[in-house]
Amino acid sequence: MTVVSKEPNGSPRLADVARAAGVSPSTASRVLNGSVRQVADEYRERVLAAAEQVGYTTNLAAQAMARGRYPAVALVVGDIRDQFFARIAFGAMREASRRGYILNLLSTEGDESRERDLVQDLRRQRPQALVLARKRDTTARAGSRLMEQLLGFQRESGRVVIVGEASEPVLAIRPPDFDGGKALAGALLGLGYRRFVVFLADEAVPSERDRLDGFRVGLSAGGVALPDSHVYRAAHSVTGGMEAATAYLADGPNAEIIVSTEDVVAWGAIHRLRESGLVVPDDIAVAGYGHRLFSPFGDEVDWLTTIRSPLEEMGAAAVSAALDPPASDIPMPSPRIHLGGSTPDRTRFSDGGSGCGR
Amino acid sequence: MTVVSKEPNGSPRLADVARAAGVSPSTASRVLNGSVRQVADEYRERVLAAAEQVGYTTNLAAQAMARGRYPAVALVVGDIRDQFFARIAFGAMREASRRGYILNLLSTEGDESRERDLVQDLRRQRPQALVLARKRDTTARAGSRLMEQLLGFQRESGRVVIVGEASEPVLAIRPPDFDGGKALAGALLGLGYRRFVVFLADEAVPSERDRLDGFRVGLSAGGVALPDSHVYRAAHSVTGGMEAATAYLADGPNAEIIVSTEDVVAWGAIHRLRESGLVVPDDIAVAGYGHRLFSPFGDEVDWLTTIRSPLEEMGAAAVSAALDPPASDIPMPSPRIHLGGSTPDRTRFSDGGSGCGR
DNA sequence: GGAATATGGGACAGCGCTGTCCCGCTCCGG
DNA sequence: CCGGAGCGGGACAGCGCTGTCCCATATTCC
Repeated sequence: MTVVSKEPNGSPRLADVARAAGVSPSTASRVLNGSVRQVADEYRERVLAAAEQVGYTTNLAAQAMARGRYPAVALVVGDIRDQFFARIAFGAMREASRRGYILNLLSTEGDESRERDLVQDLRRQRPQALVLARKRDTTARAGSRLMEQLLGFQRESGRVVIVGEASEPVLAIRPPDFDGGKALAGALLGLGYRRFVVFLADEAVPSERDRLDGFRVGLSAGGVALPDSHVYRAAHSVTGGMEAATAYLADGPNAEIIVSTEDVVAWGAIHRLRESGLVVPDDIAVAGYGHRLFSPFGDEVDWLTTIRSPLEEMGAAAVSAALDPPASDIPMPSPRIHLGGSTPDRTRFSDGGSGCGR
Repeated sequence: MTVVSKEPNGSPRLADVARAAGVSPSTASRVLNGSVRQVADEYRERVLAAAEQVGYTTNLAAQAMARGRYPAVALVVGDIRDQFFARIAFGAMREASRRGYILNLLSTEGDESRERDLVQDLRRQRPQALVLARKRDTTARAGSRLMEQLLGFQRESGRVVIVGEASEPVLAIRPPDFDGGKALAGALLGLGYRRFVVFLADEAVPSERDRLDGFRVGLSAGGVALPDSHVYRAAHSVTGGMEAATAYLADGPNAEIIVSTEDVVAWGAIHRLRESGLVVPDDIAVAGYGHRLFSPFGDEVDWLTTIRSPLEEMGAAAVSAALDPPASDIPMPSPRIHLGGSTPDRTRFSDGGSGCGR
């Protein structure tokens, strides 16, 4: 076994492979890193064997410089610990990797005004595309400097796609929350519910309002109205759900079902209702929205009726759209309804909490 | 405004800045990208102004090649949607960014045998360090090829650190689960509890066993024994908690408190207990472990007594250790105990579910 | 059978940047 | 007033790779 020379940092170079295989670097490059050009089988095998033997891996930075592009897409999210962003990141990562791209993930760590700095930092890597995921439009906070950065990036490097709310003149992918709300209304009407109360989490977030709006439209399609007095504002947390439930109970319960725009809020509400002696879902049913309260392992929230937003799909779609500009609108899968024991069918003879607990 | 020439992909180059400033590329480089050398103020300002004017951003790939190193650290996690990994990634990202490094995140998407391929892919980027986060030792599944990759990386590029279980001969950072279990036992003994039942989630995961072992040790330090018959196996899910609670109830309740090695399991247990008519925590108290059931927003799990593993800190520590080899052991913050309404103080006159619901 | 064409290996410049080397200028001490 | 040291700008090679160009050989066609 011959001693091969190395990159300064230690990795064998293409030239080492070429020497070991007795071919030119050009040929080695064509075999190992792809090219239009053909290479005779004999040479090809020699190169592959040599590469294996010296343990060659392409130096991506060098390749990027020679080729003039770096096969990466950048993703800026809020807080990666938040399921909303995690699911988007998951889908984006999967799609990027499917296409042979690297996914560079950056987190604003909740401070949305950092978006601008992160984008500036990211540009140094010359990614092919840039995806920003947000829960609300941050233009006001991040200011016009962010816009400059985004436009600069689009001019020089690649496409920018925003998942969520954007006032910037870039492609935006919005979650189908209106549709989800509407679908949920239809499903619940189908189960026989007629008297609704809504717990609206975090009114400032457009998605939440969309869910409510869609829900209202879905209800009125079934001839049911939802007066404002039946909408309770809640903080976006378990505690928020508990508090809203307390307020609701104080008003004197008269609804058949509480529909929350967030699963966590629904969970808090259930908690509080049970504390007050009500049997959920027999005395009052509950539905949520999001299907992202728990970790992604299987059946955990089966019991709670909820809507699963296609967040992974949105992340993947954003990467796709950023890499090859869609000719027309981006088709987005509809939110999926999950019916669980928390909303028993009122059109049948109910056996109580069916599907609950086993 | 003069037309500046551009990189093929469009970004202005250092040479463009130099020309605009009327200096040499060397000088521009020294000003913009750092160097030991001094630059006279007049030149410095001219360069900075020119850079601003043409909108220069360093081409990281080119810089990496010239400098011989790429300022990145790679992180391989299981499923980023899992809070366990998300919190580690969060800490790692923050630490990397604090040090001016890029964090390249890859996910095995649950298929741990992919670790090997991912590591191979990552090596092409020539990161300075490599961090693998796992819940269990995957050597058996990923095989010796992974080990080869890791050792190859350590030989050629940088250090490898594993967060979690590792049989590879690399630095490993283990979560302080034993300590956490022990601390929890101490705290609960202090609150006056004496009759315990444990719900052990996912027995195959070493962390879970550590929690149990630590808990046992903590109990026996207080003179309390935990017979095996008081340990219920549970699937790691809400449903798993419900099922374990069902089994426990069938055995005839006699414990003062159920301690679960996972928050989700605790939550499922609470659910089931309440369904069966028991009042939690008056009839029976519940404690969990993990403090990572919900999203990271504030107070959401305040009610549930639990242990918060320092996962962010572990991620950060892994990056630190990977970048500058620690002289000695890595100090790891202790798990933090959070006491909530689910475990009222039995040594005082209790007012029932204090702290619960408001 | 000879010319035109196809095939595929190799030489080489250059991607954008930095570290080293060189050199001219200024400043200072003897 | 001269020599030496210090300061700081600029030239230049080269990081590892690829795309283009060149050319030798094989193949095809009239």
